Amino acid sequence: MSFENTPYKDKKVISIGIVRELTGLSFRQIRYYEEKRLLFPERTEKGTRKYSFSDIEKLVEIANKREDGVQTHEIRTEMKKEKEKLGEKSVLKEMLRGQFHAYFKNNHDRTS
Amino acid sequence: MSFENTPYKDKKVISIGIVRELTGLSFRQIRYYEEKRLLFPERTEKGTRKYSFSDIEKLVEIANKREDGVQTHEIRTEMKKEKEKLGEKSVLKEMLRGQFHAYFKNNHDRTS
DNA sequence: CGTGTAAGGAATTCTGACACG
DNA sequence: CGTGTAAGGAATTCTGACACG
Repeated sequence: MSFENTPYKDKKVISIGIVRELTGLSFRQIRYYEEKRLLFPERTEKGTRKYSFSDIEKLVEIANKREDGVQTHEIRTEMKKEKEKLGEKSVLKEMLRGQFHAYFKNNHDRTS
Repeated sequence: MSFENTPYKDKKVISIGIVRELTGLSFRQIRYYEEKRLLFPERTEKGTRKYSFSDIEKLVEIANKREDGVQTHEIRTEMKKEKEKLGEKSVLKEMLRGQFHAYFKNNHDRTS
């Protein structure tokens, strides 16, 4: 019945007021972290910000680090590294998938 | 790293403007279907409606049925039946789970 | 029955700036 | 650096009603 393969978690559909409620942060903080490029909400045609659930999770993480005294710039650097690691993981996954495919292909060829 | 077991699909966080964009329906239609109790958005303290991704999927289904000339009341009846079926399914699942538990419990008792 | 629309008001969001530290 | 706040304006949403059919 579903017709779209949408990862709801990443769809940018939440306005800043709801984000404020969900994260407990102030409008000022939420916008400031965007200014410092820690997250990238989208905009409607008229310019109001739209966030995803992922953005909300990220904001909570940011808030935690800020409580530990970590500066926004450091947080940004950390997050970049995280992304790289995720990239590596994807590569590994792809390689493993290739291995499996090869394995099953061979197995099939031999046994049938 | 995740700390909440939230089914994003059912979280009511989307304002009516975004719903309008995502479904292609008019504000009037979206509110009317609520009036006819086909869906149940939540409200912020100040009264603005909040929808979930599930609501959006439901609205698309409603739109399709309306195009086929189905009246809102019939749609409502159909949806109730759907819910009942889902309820039955859950019951069956629970029963099956019980069966498995019993099976493994017995198996364990005998073999250890 | 289902939907459009104009009406008036209330709530939301935006930006740029000043403040403090 | 990170955050609060007052300011003015623009965009959003709400409700109840009249209209058409």
